[in-house]
Amino acid sequence: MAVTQEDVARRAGVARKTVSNVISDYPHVSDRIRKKVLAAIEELGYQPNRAAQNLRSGRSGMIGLAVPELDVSYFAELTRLVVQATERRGLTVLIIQTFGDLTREHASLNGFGHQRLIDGLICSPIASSGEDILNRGGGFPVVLLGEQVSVAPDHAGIDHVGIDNVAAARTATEHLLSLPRKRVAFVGASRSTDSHMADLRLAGYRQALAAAGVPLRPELVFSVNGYHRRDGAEAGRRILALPPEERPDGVFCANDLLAQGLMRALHDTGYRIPHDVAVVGFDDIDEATYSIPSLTSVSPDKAQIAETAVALLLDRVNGSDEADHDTVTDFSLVVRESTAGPRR
Amino acid sequence: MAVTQEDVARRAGVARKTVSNVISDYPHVSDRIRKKVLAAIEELGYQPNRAAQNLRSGRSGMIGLAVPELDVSYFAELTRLVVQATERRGLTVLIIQTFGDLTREHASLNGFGHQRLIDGLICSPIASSGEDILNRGGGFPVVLLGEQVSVAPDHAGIDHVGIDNVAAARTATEHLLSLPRKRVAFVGASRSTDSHMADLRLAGYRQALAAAGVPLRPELVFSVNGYHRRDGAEAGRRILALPPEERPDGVFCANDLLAQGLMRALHDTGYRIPHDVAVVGFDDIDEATYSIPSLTSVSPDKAQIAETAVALLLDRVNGSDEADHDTVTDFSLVVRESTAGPRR
DNA sequence: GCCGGTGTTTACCACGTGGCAGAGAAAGTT
DNA sequence: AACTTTCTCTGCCACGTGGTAAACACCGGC
Repeated sequence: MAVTQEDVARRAGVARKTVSNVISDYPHVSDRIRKKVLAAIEELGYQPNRAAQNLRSGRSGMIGLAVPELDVSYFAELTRLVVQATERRGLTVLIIQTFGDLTREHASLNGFGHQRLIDGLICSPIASSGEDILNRGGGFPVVLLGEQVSVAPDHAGIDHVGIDNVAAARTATEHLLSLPRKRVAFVGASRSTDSHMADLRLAGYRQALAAAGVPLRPELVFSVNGYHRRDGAEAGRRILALPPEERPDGVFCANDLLAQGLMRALHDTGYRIPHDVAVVGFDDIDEATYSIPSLTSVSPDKAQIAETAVALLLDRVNGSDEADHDTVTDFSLVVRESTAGPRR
Repeated sequence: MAVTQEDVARRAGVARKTVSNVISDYPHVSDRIRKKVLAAIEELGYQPNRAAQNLRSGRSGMIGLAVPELDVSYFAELTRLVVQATERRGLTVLIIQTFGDLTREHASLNGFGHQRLIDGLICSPIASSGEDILNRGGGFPVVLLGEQVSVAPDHAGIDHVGIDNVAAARTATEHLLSLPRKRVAFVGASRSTDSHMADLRLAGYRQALAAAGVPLRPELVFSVNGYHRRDGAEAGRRILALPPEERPDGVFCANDLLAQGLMRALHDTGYRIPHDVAVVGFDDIDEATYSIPSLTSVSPDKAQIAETAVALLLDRVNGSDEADHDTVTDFSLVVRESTAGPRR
């Protein structure tokens, strides 16, 4: 069934190893032999056995990409970019969804209980702590995406790529305050698992309030169970349960999906956006451009994140760079309809 | 560095093969030895080498899932379900994005130029023809998702899972006609690549018109370059370029993203949905529930599709089922705001 | 005490490939 | 002409595992 180098060698009338040499572009092979071997490969339709290559070489040619969920558009968009950056370098990406589950994150950090499945991992951690990541057992390099996880001072061989979440959240909140809006809420504090991402964005929100001399009102910080549209809608309903005079006139959401769900819930009760409530999201997913109203959002440079992460990881995989990198990527605030103009 | 069965065996004072037996739950192993071996595994942190297992067993434990693009929400949602269904059976999914590119689809059908990378493939083809799929060289079973690709009569060892696209499109169009709407357009005919999916949905649209005795107006069939929001928005602008009396009062879009882009473009010019134009989408992605207005959509039973596809594929991988299956899964029409009520 | 049976452990081999170094031939040097 | 160097090609080995079957130990029965 399967054609091996042995079969090709027989067909071409050479040694099996010569076939291997042709394939791996070993320089000292005569043109005559090379042609014969290539012809035999063509005729027989030989394809290398990845498992054997992998076993022999110790490389799988795959890197892992662990993201929480692909149906969170931000990660889908980022995944696409990471895959493209990796393929450009001739490798394959094994995409793993962790669903924010600690067990699954550990599994990915430990190589899924298998050696040599992946040569390296790009991981966007949710539940894992710094220690979890340091204690990884996979034996392969790791690049962390997104929020900076506090690991040991020397990072211990782990790279990081992501934007400055605190600064970005501060920028978003300052934008709401400048419209001006008086009662600016934060939606997306973490309720169940402790999400470092949420902590950082909440910190930026607080910094902006403090800088503007606005007292933090705990009743305007809304926790969520997750970061999907339904969780945003649920937060919206909690906002509407407040007495009218206590409701916010501006909301900064920890991600765009929350914002979309929130806008939908507010819309159901006749609230106008941005007229009654201005909304800012985070991630700048494609939907933010096209939703009604379109959504003002913090836009991380996803292409830069993907490209940097892949480059750093492969440098480590190839052993060409041992230093620890902590790359801070760019972001911008894209202003759209959801924050256009002052209140009333 | 890497701990092998050999190391475990030395530690436990047994033969290497005994370690292998313990791991593969060979029944005739004494408790005393089993405990010793398991203890040694624990102490040394042994992890099986996947490449070696793969090489020896001829199984990779991975199946491929080839979808056009993960940032098309329908595929992201479907991917999640396929991954969950596969993991429940103890296997891993290698997710591949083909971007509707023929070369990439061929690569996936042929196992990416490598043997034994995947044990089977679930493929959602866009560009591939029936022959392309029949001439696959991967040597592993394939399950096709989505539109029925016309392959040879006996299917030649290929399963298919998907809804009846024609019937679903007819249902959607009939819904628009029943509101009633007089000028019902179709958005999503394929412009560049020939998309079988688009052909089928267009066919359903035509059937519904014919059944209602409504003549097909070619100027109400809009082609697109792709199936993203931007393509829907572009179609919307072409609709707005028509003289007002020629514009449709109902639009059936080939997928939800087109519908979202279309609604956005119409909204920009002050069109009210469903007041002026009723819109129906296809896929029932999460966004359809939360958008403003929420979107009436054909809802394929994605969980059923994923579950069936994985079950069929693994039956073939395990050799337990050789018959060709063509499973037609359920769909429903979920009516929401975008088609609520008659015109004007 | 020998024997078949059952339970437990082990030795050997093969999966397909790449690294290494050696064999043989051709070319260049003294 | 003999010797070195360079170029081609080849054979051997190991990667870590699971399948097959042989070896060994123990047990009960005649």
